[in-house]
Amino acid sequence: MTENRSLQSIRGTRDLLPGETEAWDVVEGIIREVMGIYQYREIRTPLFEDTQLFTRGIGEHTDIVNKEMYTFEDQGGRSLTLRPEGTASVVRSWLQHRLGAQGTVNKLYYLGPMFRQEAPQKGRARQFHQFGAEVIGTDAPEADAEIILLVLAVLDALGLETWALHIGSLGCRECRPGYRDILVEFLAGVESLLCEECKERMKTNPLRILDCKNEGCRLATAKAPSHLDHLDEGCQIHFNAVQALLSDRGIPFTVDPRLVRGLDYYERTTFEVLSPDLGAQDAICGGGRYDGLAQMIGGSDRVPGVGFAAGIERIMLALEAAGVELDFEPICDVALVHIGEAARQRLFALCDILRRAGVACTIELFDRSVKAQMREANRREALLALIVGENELKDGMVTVKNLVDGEEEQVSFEDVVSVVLEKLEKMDDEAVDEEPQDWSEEDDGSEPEPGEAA
RNA sequence: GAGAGAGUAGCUCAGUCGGUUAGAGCACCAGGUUGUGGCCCUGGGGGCCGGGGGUUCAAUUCCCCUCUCUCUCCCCA
Repeated sequence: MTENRSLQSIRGTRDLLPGETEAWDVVEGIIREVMGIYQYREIRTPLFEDTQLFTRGIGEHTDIVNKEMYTFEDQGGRSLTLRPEGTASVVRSWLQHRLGAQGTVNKLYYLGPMFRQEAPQKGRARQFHQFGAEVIGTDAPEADAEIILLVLAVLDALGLETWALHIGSLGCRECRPGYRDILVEFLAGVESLLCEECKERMKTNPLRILDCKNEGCRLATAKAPSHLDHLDEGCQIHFNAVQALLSDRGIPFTVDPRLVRGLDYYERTTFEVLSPDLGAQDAICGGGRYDGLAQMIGGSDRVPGVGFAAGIERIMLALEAAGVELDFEPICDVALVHIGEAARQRLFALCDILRRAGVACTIELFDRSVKAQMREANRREALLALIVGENELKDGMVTVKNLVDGEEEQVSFEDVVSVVLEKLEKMDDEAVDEEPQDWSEEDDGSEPEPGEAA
C-alpha cells in the first residue's frame, strides 16, 4: 500500500486564500467594532471541550449531538469534542471563572471556527465560522431585544439590508410541560400521519415535530396547538416586552409560532434571521434565551442568559448575492526597480529602510526586465517607482517616478526616504480631496432613476 | 445518511460519435520600445483531460470504483 495521492484539504474544509482573507478581515473588523460599540467584550474558549459539555448542554436527542460531532479520545481516554457551537463553551467558561460572582451582567462575544460533520454544500461546511454574543446574568427582556438589535446592527454595518427576523417563544421550565402534554395529546391523534422520525420524536422531543419539514408532518400538525397560546403569565409578559422593544426601534419581525431551535437549551425567546438570497441554507443567525443551560452543564443554579450565533460564510454569501463589494487589494506605495546586480543590492537595503519607515514596498526578487518590473508596479497600483541603474549608481541618485502622472525626478540616496514620505503624504491628501470618505452617510439624492438608459 | 449533476491549462470553458501534435478567452513570460507601467501587435511557456482499475489493437472519450465540488432532501449558522 504505497498510495501516494496528493494531499488536500479534507471534505467540508477549505483554504481562505489571499484575495478572500482581506474580505474576511474587513468583515471581522466590522463585527469587532460593533461589538465594542455595544460594549461586548471578546472571549476565546478552546476549540475542543469535554464531550459532556455538548451532550448535556445541546441535548442528547439533537442532530448535532447524535450525528454531527467530531468526537475523539485523547491519550488519557477522555472523550473530547471539537466545538459544534459557541454558547455552551462560553457558559462553561463563565461558570468556571465565576465571571458573574459580583452579581454583574456579563456581555461577551466570540468569533471563530465551529465543527460539524454534515454533508457539505453551499452555505454549509464541516469547519465553518460563527460569531456570537451572549448576555449572561439577567432575564430582562431588554437583554433579549439588545441581542437581536446587536446582530442587526452588525448586518447593517456590513451593508446587508435584506433579511427577515422571525421570533418566537418556547415558554419556560414552568409552562413547557403543560404545553408539551397538550401537544402530545394532539399529536397522538395524528400519529399515523407522521414520518418515522417524528414518531420517534414523540418519545424524545415532541416539540421538534412542529419543525419537521416533511410534507405529511406539516399537514398533520397544521392545526396543532401553538406554544404561544399556552405560555404562562411570566413568559407571556416577557415575550410581549421583547416584541414591544423591537417595535419601538421600528424593527420588522414575524412572530413564528412554530420556531423551534435545534438545540435543547433554549427557553422563552428564540429567533432567527433569514436571508432571502441564500436558497436552502437561508439562516444567517439563530439565537435565544437559555436560562437553564448553566445548570444543565453542572452549575449549581439557574443562570439567565440570552445570545445569538451567526454564520460568517453565509453572511459572506448573502453579501455577495446582494452585490456588496468587500474586496480590496493590499496597498502598495512604492515599487523598487533595478537595472543590474549592483543596483539590485543597493535597492534591497533601501527597500527595508523604507519599510521600516512605514512605506509599503515591493521589490523584484527575480531578475526580470525593467519593463516587467514596471508592469508589476502598475499591477499593484504603486504610487511611486524608484528606479536605479548604472547611471544612478554613478551619480549617487535615485530616479523617483510618480506613476500617477508619469513625472520623474532625480533624488540623492541621502534624501530619498524623506522625499518619498513627502510625496506619498501629498498624493494621499490629493486622493482624499478627490474622493471624500463616505462615512458622512449623507445621501445626496442624485441616484439615477431606474430604467433610465442611454 | 439518501438522491441528482459535474471534474479538461493558474481561472472560465470548448472538444474528442474511442484513433496520430487536446483548443479558445483571460492570466503569465518575452519581443516590438539599447533603462520605464497601462493600450496595441507578434511570439512563447504551461495539461498524468481528478485518481485507480476494467474493456479494447488503441481510452481524456465507454464501464466500474474512489476522491472532490455543486444542487436537493434532512438539519442547522
